[in-house]
Amino acid sequence: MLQLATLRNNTELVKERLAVKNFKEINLVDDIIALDDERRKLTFGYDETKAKINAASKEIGQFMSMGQKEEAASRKKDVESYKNALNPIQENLEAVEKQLNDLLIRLPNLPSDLVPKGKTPEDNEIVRTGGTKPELYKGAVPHWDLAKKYDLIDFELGNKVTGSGFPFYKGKGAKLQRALIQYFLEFNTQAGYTEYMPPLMVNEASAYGTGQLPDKEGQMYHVTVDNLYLIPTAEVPVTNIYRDVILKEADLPVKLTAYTPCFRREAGSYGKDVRGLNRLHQFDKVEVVQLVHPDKSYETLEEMVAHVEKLIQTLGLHYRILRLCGGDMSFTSALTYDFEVYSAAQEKWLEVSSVSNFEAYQTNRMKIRYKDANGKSQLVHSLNGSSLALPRILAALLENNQDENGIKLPVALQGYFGGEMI
RNA sequence: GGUGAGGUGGAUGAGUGGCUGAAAUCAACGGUUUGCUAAACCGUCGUAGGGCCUUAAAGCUCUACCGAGGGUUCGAAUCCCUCCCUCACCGCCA
Repeated sequence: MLQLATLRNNTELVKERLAVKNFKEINLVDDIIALDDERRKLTFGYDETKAKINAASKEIGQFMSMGQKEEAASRKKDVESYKNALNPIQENLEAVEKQLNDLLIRLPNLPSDLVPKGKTPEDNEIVRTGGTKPELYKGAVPHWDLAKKYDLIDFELGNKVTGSGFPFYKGKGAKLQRALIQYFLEFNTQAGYTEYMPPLMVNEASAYGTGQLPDKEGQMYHVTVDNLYLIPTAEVPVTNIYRDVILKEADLPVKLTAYTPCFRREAGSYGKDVRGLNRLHQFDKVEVVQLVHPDKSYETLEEMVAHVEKLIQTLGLHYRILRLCGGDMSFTSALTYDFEVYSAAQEKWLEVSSVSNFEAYQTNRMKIRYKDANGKSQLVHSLNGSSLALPRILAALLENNQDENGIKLPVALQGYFGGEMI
């Protein structure tokens, strides 16, 4: 969530930035500041009254030990009247604090200056395009046909055993998944990321920390008997490792990577967009997360974009990088770059990575801080990105590299896969 | 899942109703000493939210926090209740 100090000190700027994100309830900003004024007033009253009670209690103890019962009894009466005054203040204060928090979490992160204005995906800015557009041979088919032809993925079997959106990978298909995961993790750890293998379910506090709750509750699978959520991305458990932690400045940057399956309910999706591997309820992804000094986060964002770009290049895919416009970026992000690869047989761009700087929006919720040179605690900035999401990469690899002899794998993968061709 | 013992600051650990926001030790940080390192010595050393003061920083002061939430009491780390977690043993088990 945004910091109160930001709202108070830069009120007009905050409103302008929120408008870029097409946020409708700009008046919330003023409401929040008014509530905070109220909170301060009540806090002042509460603290003063409580101080009187504490002082009187101390005196009572002294009177008692000296055997001055009457004085003690008289001070007890005072305490009683202080308490009568305190109760309504306390109730008000609790109500105001709750309300303040409820409003505060409804404000999205502020988009950075670099975010293009706009409302829909058409308004996203294409930063650059790379790789070469593949030329397909005449008999080229989409990946779902290739999956069947080479017996790589069984969608129907997934329907039978679980439901749609939960495919079985099989034979060389399964092996290729394993090779991709292994390759991506190697690529990340060699760039200095520490590998984790996190739990696949998280508690409420963690889901709240990264912003999945309370807004996107419907997007996660909820195990109600134990009140746990299946993770929609490794970002959730991995970023929460540092929840409520105060780091040393020398510990920064913290660089983390993890492979996990990801679970998404994606209610409301339909049609050709969900065909084959394009959109699944369970898919595999390797994620990278960084916690960095606030002065460095945009530099780090560029570094992460370059990292993901290099990885995609080694796979020989035709790709483009988009800078998301205000209307298309996520609630919690300040600046997001999406990576799309070209899926030649579908003739479609598929999103395979999303790299974002959240600045202090997530870390304010999670209280991830560092101690600066003056010994003061400051929020770190958090960033994350996919490096990479597997299904759509797989789709593009299969489609773009097919010919009459089979599917030729990029050199970078051959060692991990143990062969050149499918 | 059952029984028992516990959860105190970065770590160990003292603290069973007021003098405890918390001893002591270790770690960490700053300094003195010193060819270097080590040792010794001195000092600092939780977080958050208010108020005063200040251009600001600093400083002063108040409030809250000893797993979480409630309760008893003039007063709770300390007593009571609920929940969570850890450890030990038993049961079950990849």
